Amino acid sequence: MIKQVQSTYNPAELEKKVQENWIRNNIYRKVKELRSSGADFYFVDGPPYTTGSIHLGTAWNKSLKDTIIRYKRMQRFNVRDQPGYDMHGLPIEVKVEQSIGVKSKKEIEDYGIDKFVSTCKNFALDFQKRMTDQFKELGVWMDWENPYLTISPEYVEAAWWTLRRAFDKGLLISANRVLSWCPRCETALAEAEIEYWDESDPSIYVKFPLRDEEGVSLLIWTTTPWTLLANMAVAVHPDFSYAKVTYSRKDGKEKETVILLEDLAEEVGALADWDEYETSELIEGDDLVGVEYLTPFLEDVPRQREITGKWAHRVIPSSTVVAENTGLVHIAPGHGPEDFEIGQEFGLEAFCPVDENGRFGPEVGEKFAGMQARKANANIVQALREKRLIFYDHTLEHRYGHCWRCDSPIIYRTTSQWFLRVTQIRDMMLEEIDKVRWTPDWAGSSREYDWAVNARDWCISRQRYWGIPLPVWKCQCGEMRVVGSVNELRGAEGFREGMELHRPWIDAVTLKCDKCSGRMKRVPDVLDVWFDSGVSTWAQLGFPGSRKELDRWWPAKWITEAHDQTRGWFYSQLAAGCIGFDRAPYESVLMHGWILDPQGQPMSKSKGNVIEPSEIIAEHGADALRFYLMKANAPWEDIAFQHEGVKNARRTLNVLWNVCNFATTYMSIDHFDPLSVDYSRLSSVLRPEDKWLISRNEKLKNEVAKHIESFELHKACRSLEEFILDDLSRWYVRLIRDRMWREEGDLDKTAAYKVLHESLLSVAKLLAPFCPHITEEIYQNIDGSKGSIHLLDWPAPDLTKADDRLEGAMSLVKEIVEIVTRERQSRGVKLRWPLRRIAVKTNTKETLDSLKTLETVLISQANLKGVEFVNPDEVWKDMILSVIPNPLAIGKVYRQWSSKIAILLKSRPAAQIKESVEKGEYSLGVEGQMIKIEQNMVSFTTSLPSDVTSVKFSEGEIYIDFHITPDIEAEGFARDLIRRIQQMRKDMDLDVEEFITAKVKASTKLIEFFKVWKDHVMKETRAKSITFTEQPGGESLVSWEVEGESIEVGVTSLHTRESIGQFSAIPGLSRDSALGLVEAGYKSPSDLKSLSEDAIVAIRGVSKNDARKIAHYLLKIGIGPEQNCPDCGNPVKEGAATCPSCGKDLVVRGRSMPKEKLIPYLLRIPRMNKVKAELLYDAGFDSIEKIESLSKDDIRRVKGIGAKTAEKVVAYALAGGFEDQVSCGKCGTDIPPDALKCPSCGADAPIEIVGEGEVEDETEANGVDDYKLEASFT
RNA sequence: GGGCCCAUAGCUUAGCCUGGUUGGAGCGCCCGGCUGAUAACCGGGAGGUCAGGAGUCCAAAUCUCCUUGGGCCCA
Repeated sequence: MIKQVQSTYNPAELEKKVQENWIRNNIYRKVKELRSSGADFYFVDGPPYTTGSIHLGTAWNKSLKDTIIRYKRMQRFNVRDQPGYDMHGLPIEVKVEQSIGVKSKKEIEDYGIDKFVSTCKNFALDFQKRMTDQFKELGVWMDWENPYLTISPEYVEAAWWTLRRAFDKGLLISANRVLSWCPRCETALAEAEIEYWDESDPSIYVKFPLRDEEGVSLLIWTTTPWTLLANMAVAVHPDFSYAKVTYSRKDGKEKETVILLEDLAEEVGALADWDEYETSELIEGDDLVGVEYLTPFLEDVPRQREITGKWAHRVIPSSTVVAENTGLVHIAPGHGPEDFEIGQEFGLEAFCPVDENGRFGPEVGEKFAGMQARKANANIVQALREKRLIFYDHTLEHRYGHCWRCDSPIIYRTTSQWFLRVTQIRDMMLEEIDKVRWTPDWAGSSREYDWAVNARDWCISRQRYWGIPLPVWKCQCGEMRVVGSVNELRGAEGFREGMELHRPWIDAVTLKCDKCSGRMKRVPDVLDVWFDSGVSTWAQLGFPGSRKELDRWWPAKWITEAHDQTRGWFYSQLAAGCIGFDRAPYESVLMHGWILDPQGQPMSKSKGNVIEPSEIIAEHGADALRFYLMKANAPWEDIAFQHEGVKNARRTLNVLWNVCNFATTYMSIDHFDPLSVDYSRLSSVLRPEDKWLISRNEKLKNEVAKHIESFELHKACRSLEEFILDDLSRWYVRLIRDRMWREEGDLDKTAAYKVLHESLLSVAKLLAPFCPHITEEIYQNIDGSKGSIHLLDWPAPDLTKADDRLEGAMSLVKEIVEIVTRERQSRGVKLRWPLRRIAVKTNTKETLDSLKTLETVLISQANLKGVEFVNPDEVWKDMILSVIPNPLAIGKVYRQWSSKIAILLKSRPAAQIKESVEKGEYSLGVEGQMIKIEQNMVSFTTSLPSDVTSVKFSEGEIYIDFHITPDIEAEGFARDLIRRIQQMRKDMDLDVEEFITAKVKASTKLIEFFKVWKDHVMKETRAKSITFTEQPGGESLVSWEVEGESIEVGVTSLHTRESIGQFSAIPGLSRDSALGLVEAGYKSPSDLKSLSEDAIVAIRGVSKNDARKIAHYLLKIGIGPEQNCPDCGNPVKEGAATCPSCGKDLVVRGRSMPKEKLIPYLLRIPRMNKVKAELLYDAGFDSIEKIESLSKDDIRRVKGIGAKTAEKVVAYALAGGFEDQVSCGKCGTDIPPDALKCPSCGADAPIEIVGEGEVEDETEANGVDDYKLEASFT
């Protein structure tokens, strides 16, 4: 059954209601149940990090996922939708540190690792709950009751299993490497954990004196002076050209000789402000290799003196050297990853004198020991200056890495860490990237590929607490075991079933060494948190605990995350998948963008430009937010978030809602049942516009599915939006309004209902994955049979119903309507005023024919009286053809007559001349002579008739006739009157079905117009009567200005609805009878007191049966014969003509009156006599109201009444004759308009009837005044 | 410094792959209309050196190169 929707779209209220209904009716579970037999679709949720609140990016991410999941479910897939949360790691540790007020690892250990880790867990669980609530608010449907958590024992076990696989394959190793290190967090950092921003550092050019050539130095450049303490070599590019350059001052006091890249000599000299330089020798890079130099801190750092090796403190070749700064690079293998690699190659020691806190150890000597490495820069530069080794120094702003959690600048240190040797499986990863379907494809082929190509071995160990413990147990004897499952720990010392697998509890578990029987202890490290999420595809399936689910679902069919996950989850899964299962764990990846602030900058708390999703949702609703995010851009592009965009999306949804409101209003009034009608029954009555909407709708189904399949969700949304706004709301609803308003039901109206209903239903379905709330509410109102829209199947398009020709024709109609509208506007002719006609001429016959099928649409939408179609090869018949005489040619033949001929020619019909001339010649008589006009003597032009404009359109030309005829003017004004009355109805807050009476005052011209259109006006405005009078009155009275004319309108509600309600008190009374009573002017049962049963039966619409019921009711409730005077309220006797108390005449205007009562009123009209009055009465004009509303023509139609009398009646009514007071001819007292006797002296109202009546001859044009009727009113 | 993506009206964007009438929309602005969907809706107008430069071509928003600016990822 169709239910009328709420009249306004209130997203907050609607979404709350819908979500509550989902819960109450268990809809989510029902959907899963319904689809459980469908094909499996393994979706994997990239677990968001539990920070506590979601940001817009997360909202977008989850909305995308939800949309695809819902779509897949409508496609009958059985979608696995377990949400995940990433809960370990430094961010939470840092938060907990802040909350308990500790700053270092030592303080954490003093506080107690158990307490610390427990707090971390509580934080994470709390955040998880909060985020879940926010996701639910967005309308995201995932299995919130059963999320996968990276901190659960099963999850930890899955990570262990994977590491065990790596170990078995030789991919898990422990090694000394140079790594980024956070001196505050005292842990190694992965590349993914470093954030770069500008930092100010010393930039120094340092001289490394050659051992064997006095006065000559290698010139190196560095921004990390502190690493010079660990300098081991200097690298040059073997293919570059270097030079020995001597810089000098003009005064000759100073000079320096250094070796640097030849091309940079000038630049470097200018930098250090030397006056002159001279190149004394060119040296190829190759030739510098092996040259020995004195490392700057040889004296200060004891270890430097102990360094040995073939390449120690010598120049070495490296192709990584670039031609910048000096072209020579200082190498400290202990403090730089590339340096380390070069060091490995040349057997250089990775000397790393910096401890985990970033401080120099004793090995650097007294001078620097204990200093923070980066803070020692100034001291080191000073020391170099003292050694006179500084060539030039300044300060430089450059990008520098920082810890992602505490923002400390990182340093590079050499430590022993655990690595996944992903470099060993790089080829496999690259192949797998190629096999995956990436959207857009460059996300894989370029970005992920690029990252994997450059990937280094992955350091997965962290020297922290809150993480998956590294499952490595080591014995003092050197034996090592990697545990791949909890099962392997059973029976171990310290193990308890169901124990916490986190630190510190797991640390208490020791294993027995197989080799030496000693105790194996766990390596204290935890895993890099980025590794956690890498195993999610099998961890959430309970693998390795059980294999069943893995076999059923794995690998993931589809995942989606933002582009930063190239190095994150896309990669961690790829690596983990290749380790665990020798393949990528996903088949299709959609890489989406970021939400930036309105200026295009990333949102961040520090910038203070964060926009909260909850605020947007509170204002515009989750549906609007989702719709905006989906349609704003292609998913893979960033969105600069715009509030206006959300507002706009909401507006679109609002329009959809309004269409639905419109549809359900009428459908529910008419009890339209969509199920009882099907298209096969309607096919013969469908109008072209119906078929057009069906065509558009079927195409839409096709398009939306196509776009979703290719993840072009923006296109899907834009297609939907266009359909809703342009096709449905702005066009189809406009076209069918007239049909909807029709009171009687017929197939034509039913067809419109059916088509509108069908397309609303299918739009709701297509939009359901994007906007799950509003579509649900719409569905509940227009159908609801299946319990929820989300239980429905995706609508399959039926393209046999698509009709391109019809669509093309319709868009031409739209174009023409727009042109006409535009032309109206420029001429100030409003749409309410019909145009006489337009003529349409097209370029092809086909176009013309297809336009003809839409003629009625064109006429109604452009508001025309008619359309003329002109064939492509024809000239519009009303074009004015004129002849242009050619005086030269005429003059040659008929010299003296030529000017006369010209004048004569112009006076003849041009078409005739043309026709004749084309056949041969045209004959013309001039002064008795026959003149022959030949073709060369005339030419022709066509021009537009006056008031006609021609405009070109894409398929031809149209002629618009703006000529206003009186008929058009009348219709225009009538429409204006309708519109004013409708406005007043609205202002009076009247029900759509309510009846009214209207009184109108306007100029005589307008009144004549209105009378022509009276029936139409009454019908349109549900007026029971319209009276034209000088003194309009009513419940509402408004003066309008229309086209310079003033119109005064009084509207009175008949309170039908209310009154019908009143009559429902009468037992068994039918609605029709009640309506009859109301329409006769009775408002409540007490109004009926004065009526006899016969009188009641006489009322139109009241059945005999009902009249008896009414009479019975009146008797029963004891309403006596008495009634109350409507004027003074005092009781009066039934049937009394006047009130005994106030003298008021009790005749109610508008109610039919007995003949003998009405006639005296009519006799007050000039030219009226008794006979004519009776004729009028007998013709059915039996009340004052009816008489007042008559037009001249109405009256003349009454046999026996002539034009003059008719005129007088109208004039009398118009002048307010029935309204105006008259003064008593005897005593001068005012007599009320509807009284017949003077209330003061009782004299008859001043009307003198001079003679008996005679019937006028109806053909009599100028009837003689047979009677003198005098009334003393003015 | 490298890889990828992006740049079209005040704002958000379509068109670019596959070069070819006057570069389409929406929001905002100005003007008007409509009024039984109405705290809606519709129409019109103004507003564009298609980031800048060079090239290819009969023809470039579209293809190529360079520059500038923005985003992501890396160094």
